[in-house]
Amino acid sequence: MSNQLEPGGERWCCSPVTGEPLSGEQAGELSAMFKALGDPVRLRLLSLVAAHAGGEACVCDLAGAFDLSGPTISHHLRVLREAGLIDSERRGTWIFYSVRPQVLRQLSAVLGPAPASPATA
Amino acid sequence: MSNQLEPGGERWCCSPVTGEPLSGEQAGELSAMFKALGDPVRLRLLSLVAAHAGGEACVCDLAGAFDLSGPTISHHLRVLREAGLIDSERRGTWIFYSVRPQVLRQLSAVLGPAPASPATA
DNA sequence: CTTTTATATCGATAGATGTCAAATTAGAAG
DNA sequence: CTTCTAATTTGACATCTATCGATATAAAAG
Repeated sequence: MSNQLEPGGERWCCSPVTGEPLSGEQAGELSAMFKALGDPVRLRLLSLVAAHAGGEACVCDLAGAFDLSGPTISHHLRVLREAGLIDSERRGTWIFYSVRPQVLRQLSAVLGPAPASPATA
Repeated sequence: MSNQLEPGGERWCCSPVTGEPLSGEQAGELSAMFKALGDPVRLRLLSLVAAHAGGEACVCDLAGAFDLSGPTISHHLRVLREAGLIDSERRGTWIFYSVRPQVLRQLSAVLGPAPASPATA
């Protein structure tokens, strides 16, 4: 997998989209993550997980917020996980999901203004 | 249109996705914008426009970066515009596109860490 | 008006996506 | 082993989307 994002390895930390043009490869990886956020159910799921006590939640904590079948919730969680936005961990009968804050910060930085606007002004 | 975002009207300025859960309405509006970013061609287009001299670019400045037909570029620019991420303005024969920095900052803030982390720590 | 250039719209099509019901896996408990 | 609960996987289907070629619109130029 090329979507590795090791601690501290902020690959686009200083080149927001407003700075210099994204390469095709960067655009491909980043757009895959934005695509995962591009569904109201998934965005709410991510938000619910992030805001849940302890920073993690099982499907039983999430499904009640939607008028959707279990498999559909499961599908959306899988999409978020495969995009690298959330992690999952089985504990007993339950499976707990948690966000990956680094990845979210990275996406935020890509859209945000240049970190310090050094000499551009 | 309910996607209005008047200058200064930062509707989600202080509630990133990691704070409290998004409402269904918020998730709907925000996910529509992320969806527009969820395509590599569109993300690169946005980046090219943002990074272009003067903060604006005509289609002729953009099309050369892709191996795609004119209508396809036009389609992606329309999606970005209808999502509220870019503006367009005709000047003579050309049509110039420019980003809407407020909207980008808003999306960045939604994904970013809490602005000041007041008493949560 | 006709031609040329720049861009958008239309119509069609192959492939992706969201959703559900049915079947399956995984662990806990009897 | 059987049963129950939590969650996923599979398979099907309707809708959406990215792409193209053909056509249309808009402005400038002759």
